[in-house]
Amino acid sequence: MDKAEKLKEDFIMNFGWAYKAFGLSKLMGHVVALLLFSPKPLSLDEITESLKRSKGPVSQITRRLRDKNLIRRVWQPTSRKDYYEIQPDIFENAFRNNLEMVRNNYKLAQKFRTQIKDQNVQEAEILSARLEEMQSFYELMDKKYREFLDEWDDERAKLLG
Amino acid sequence: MDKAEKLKEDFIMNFGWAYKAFGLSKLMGHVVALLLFSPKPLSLDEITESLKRSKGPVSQITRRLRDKNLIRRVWQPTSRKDYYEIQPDIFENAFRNNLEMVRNNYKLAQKFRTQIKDQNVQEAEILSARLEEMQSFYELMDKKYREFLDEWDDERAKLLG
DNA sequence: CTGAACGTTTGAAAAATTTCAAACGTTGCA
DNA sequence: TGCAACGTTTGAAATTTTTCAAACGTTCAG
Repeated sequence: MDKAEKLKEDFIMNFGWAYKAFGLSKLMGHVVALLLFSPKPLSLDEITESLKRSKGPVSQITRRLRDKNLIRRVWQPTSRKDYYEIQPDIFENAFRNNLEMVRNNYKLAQKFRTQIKDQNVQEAEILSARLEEMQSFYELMDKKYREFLDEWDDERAKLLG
Repeated sequence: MDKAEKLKEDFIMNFGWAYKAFGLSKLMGHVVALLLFSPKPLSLDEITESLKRSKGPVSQITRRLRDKNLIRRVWQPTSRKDYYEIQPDIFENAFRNNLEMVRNNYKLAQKFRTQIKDQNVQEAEILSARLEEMQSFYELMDKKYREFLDEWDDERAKLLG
């Protein structure tokens, strides 16, 4: 294996690890990294071969990744096989998936806040303050996130010419 | 159990689940949620009791959470026990931990890019383009992140009066 | 010094997740 | 039709992660 190959493999491994922080499993991370650095779409078989896994898990993983809008299926005219490539807006989507969970949490917190206001007067003040902080945090995050997406659209348009 | 209690428990469970997306284990998520909604610092024993876990895992979890700067230890003058509370800047820190991994990945990608430029001419162009996109993405993200932290500082100051 | 109250470490058990090989269903080609 | 090339499902095996109880070391009060 030459040096570039080695580095690529390193990258794929590292990516798999890092993307656990985005709610992906290691194998999901590997598939994403592999596709990210493939100049062309890869078939299921090519993926299983590269990653040295059997078809079962890879099939499931590709489906989950599609559900999350991180990769997509494309058809090649010559072949009956499914081919996969990175979703063009993968980065945004990874971000978006996270944000959804954060929002969920936020809603739950809000619900809790109104509940506790009526009942447990003693603890309510401190809790309420903390929930308010949480709420502000998520709102700001949301705002910044939207700004980010807008700017990223521009940036991307520039890159693609 | 009254309604507010029930809701709180829901919240703690949900939080534990959601925070897997931030690289935390379920129990870590629970501890964070518990402390987030406790009006006062909790001792290890109180945490183990609330979460119905034994001391071993909770002890390890609190240490890992401290390493990530999500909770901190405080001492109560009356007791020899360790007490834990949420780190005041927990939200920022959770974010920061993620970003570090992203940056790591980015560095690796960059390294790969320079390597491949010299060697494998055929694939180099497409890969290089993709890495450039990745680079731009992370740079913008980094910028937005810093803006966010600045604004959040202001916001927080306002909230605390 | 001694004992009790702690948090931490540890090795094994339990639980959850990942993985595989094989069976299966579908599709299109001969 | 029948067969071959696929992707998917499935139940069991392997691996990893989580958990516990017990042993341990430290600290402090008496």
